[in-house]
Amino acid sequence: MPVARPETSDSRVIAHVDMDCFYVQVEQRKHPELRGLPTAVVQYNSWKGGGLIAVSYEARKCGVKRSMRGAESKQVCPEIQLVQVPVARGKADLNSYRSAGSEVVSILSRKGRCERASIDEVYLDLTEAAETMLAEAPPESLEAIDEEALKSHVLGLNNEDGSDARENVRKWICNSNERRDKLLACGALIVAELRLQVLKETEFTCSAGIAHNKMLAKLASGMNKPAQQTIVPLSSVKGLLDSLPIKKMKQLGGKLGSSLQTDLERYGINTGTWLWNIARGISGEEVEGRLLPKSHGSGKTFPGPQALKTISSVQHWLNELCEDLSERLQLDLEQNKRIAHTLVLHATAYKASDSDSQKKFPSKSCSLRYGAAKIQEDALSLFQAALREYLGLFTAKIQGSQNNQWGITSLSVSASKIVPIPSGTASIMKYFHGRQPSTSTNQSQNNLIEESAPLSPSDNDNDSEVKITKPQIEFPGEETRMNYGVPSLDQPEDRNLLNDQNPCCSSKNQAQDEFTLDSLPLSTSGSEKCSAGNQSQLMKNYSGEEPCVKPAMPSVNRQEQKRKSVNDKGTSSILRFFKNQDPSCAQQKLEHVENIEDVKAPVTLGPQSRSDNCLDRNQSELPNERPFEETGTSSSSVSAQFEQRRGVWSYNTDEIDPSVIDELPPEIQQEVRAWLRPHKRHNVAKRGSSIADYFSPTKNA
DNA sequence: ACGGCTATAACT
DNA sequence: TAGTTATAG
Repeated sequence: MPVARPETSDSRVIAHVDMDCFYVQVEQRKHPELRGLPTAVVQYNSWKGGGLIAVSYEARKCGVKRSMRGAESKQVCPEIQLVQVPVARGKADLNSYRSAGSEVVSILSRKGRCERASIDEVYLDLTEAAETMLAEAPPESLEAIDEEALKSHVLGLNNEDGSDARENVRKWICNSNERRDKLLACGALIVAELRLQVLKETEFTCSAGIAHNKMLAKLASGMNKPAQQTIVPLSSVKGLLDSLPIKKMKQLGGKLGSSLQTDLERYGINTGTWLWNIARGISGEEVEGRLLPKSHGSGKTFPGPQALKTISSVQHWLNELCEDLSERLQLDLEQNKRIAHTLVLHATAYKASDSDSQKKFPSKSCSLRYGAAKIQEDALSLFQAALREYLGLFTAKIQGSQNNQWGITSLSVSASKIVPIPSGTASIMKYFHGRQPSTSTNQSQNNLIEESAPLSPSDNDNDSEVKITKPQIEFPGEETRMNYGVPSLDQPEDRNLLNDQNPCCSSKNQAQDEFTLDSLPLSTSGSEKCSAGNQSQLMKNYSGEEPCVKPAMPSVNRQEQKRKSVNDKGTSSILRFFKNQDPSCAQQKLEHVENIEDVKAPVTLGPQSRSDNCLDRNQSELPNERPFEETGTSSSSVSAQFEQRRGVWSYNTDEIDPSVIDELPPEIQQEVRAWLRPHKRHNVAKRGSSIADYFSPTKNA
C-alpha cells in the first residue's frame, strides 16, 4: 500500500531519468552494427522466439510491442534484429544491464542526491544545485542556453503553431517571474547537461522529467521519449493530473489502480475528479453570491395511520400547502421581482396490497400559474396524474371515500425555476420608478406583467382545440388579468372552457368523495382529450423556445443561455473538464498549488469567474433592490458591491458565442472581434475594453 | 409509523 | 425536460 507523504519542503527540484529502451541500447553499444536498426531484446528463445523485454524506437515504429513474442515481432517487422538476453545458470542474466546502469548512475549522481529506482531509472534531487545556480548564475545571465535544454518540453507552455518552440522555451527559462519555475528551469539546465554527459560517456540516451516532486517527475519523464526531457511547472500540474489515466500514476498501475479506475469511472468524471480532489483538500468551489433561495416548497408528512386515503383529504392538504406556497411566491415576486416557472408535486405513498409497494410515487410538474386557486388546481391534477401512474392502469376501480389500497404518507408542492423579471426595458424602468409593488396599481402591475410575458412558460393552451393564448402568469389578486395582445379570457370563462374540453382534468368541481380511478387523468389511451389537455396544460414546461431569455435583455442573456445549454449537454468528460478548467479557475489552481507546495503567493491571473456567475449575480441578486438605477441615484450597499465587482468580471473568450457579436452595434463589433482574435489573454479585464464592460448596464445603455 | 421540513444538486 | 435520488441543515 502506498503511504501518504505530505510534501515537507517546498520547491524541491526533482528529476526522474529514464533510460530509453535500455537493454536495446546496451546491446547496440555492444554490437554497434545494430544501431539505427529496428532491434529488440528477447529473453528465452525456446517458445515462439522468446518474449521481448525491450524494443527499440525504430522497431516500435513498425508496430513491435513489448510483450510480443519474437516470432510475432518478425511478422510485424521482418527486418527486426532480435538480440537474446545473456543466459547464465540457466536463467536470464541481467548483469550487463546492471553494470551499464551503474555507469549511468555514477554520472547522474554528480549533481545531487541520486536514487537508483530500477535498473534503468534514477531520481535526482537537484534542489541545491538549482538553488545555487539560481543564486550564482541564473539562466537569464547566461549568454546562451544549452541547446539540449532548449529542446525541453514545458508542460502548459503555449505552443502555438508557427511559433518557435525553442524560443518559447528559452523565454520560459529566462523570463519566468515565478521563482519555482526558475528553479525548475535551473534543474532542466542541469539535467540537460547530465544527459549530455551520460551520452558522451556511455553512449546511452535517456529521457527525463523535471518537477517539484518524484511523482510528477516520473510522470513527465515518460511523456517525451526518447532522448528528451519534460518540465512540469506548478501551473501545469492540475491539467496534467486531470488528463492522466489513473493507471499511469506510479503505484496505480495494478490492482489498486484499476479498482480506483473502475470505481471512479463508475462514479463518472465529475464525481471521480471531485473525490480525487477532496482527498487532497482541494476544492475550487466558489461562494456563489446568491442571496435568495432557488425554490420554494411546502410539504407535510402523514406518517402511518395518518396516511391520506381519500382524494378529498389529499385535496384538502394540497390546498393548504398550495396556499402557503402561493403566499411565499407572491412575496418573492413583490420583494425580489422574481417569478417561478415550474410547479412540482411530490408525494410518497404506499400500496397496501401487492408486494409492489416498493414502487415510488412519481413526481409531477407543470407550468406554474400564479394565484393560490390555480396552484391548487394544478397541484391536484398533478397528484391525480401521479396517483394513476402509481397505481397502474389496470388496478381495480375504487369507489367511495375510502380505499384500502393506497395511502399518502407525504405531500409537498414546490415552485422552482425562479427567474428575475426581465429588466432594462422602458416599461420595466417605468415600473421600477413607480410605486412599490405592494401598493402598486393595476396599471403598474400590468406593465410588469407585460414585460414578463416573454419570461413566461411557453404558452401551453395552444391545444388543437383551444385556440386561445392564455397567460401563463397570473397574479393572485383575482382582479389582475394579463393580456398578451390576444383577447384575454376572463378567468371563469377560461376555466369553463378548459373544463368543457377536458372534463376529467378538472378535479375542481368534482364531489370530493366521488373519485374513482376512472376519474383520474389518464396519460394513455382511453381519454385522449384528458391526456392531451393534461399534457399541454399541465405537463408542458416552459422550455419551449425559451422565450424567457430572448427578448427583454440584450444579447448577454441569450448568449449566456446558449452557452449554458451547450455546456450542459455535449462536451462531456475530459474535453468538457478541460474546458471547465481552462478559464483560469484561479481559485482552484491556487488551492491546488497551496496544497501541493505549501505556497502562499497566488499567481496574478485574470479574475474572471465563470461568466454565468456574473450574470446570475447581475440579474438575480438584488433582493429588495432595484436592479439598477438610472444613474447617480444612490445605490444601496448591495448594488454598490455589484458595481464594484462588475469592473472585475470579464468574459472568457472561449465562452463567447460568436453569433452574439453580430448583434452588437457595428463599432462595438469591431472592438470585440479585435479583442477575440488573439484569443490568448484570458485576463483582459481592463475596464473599458472588456465585453463585460459593454454589457455593463451602466455603460452604453 | 416515528423526524419534519426545506432546500440544493447530480444525474439520466 | 422531467423526474429521481441523495444529501444536508
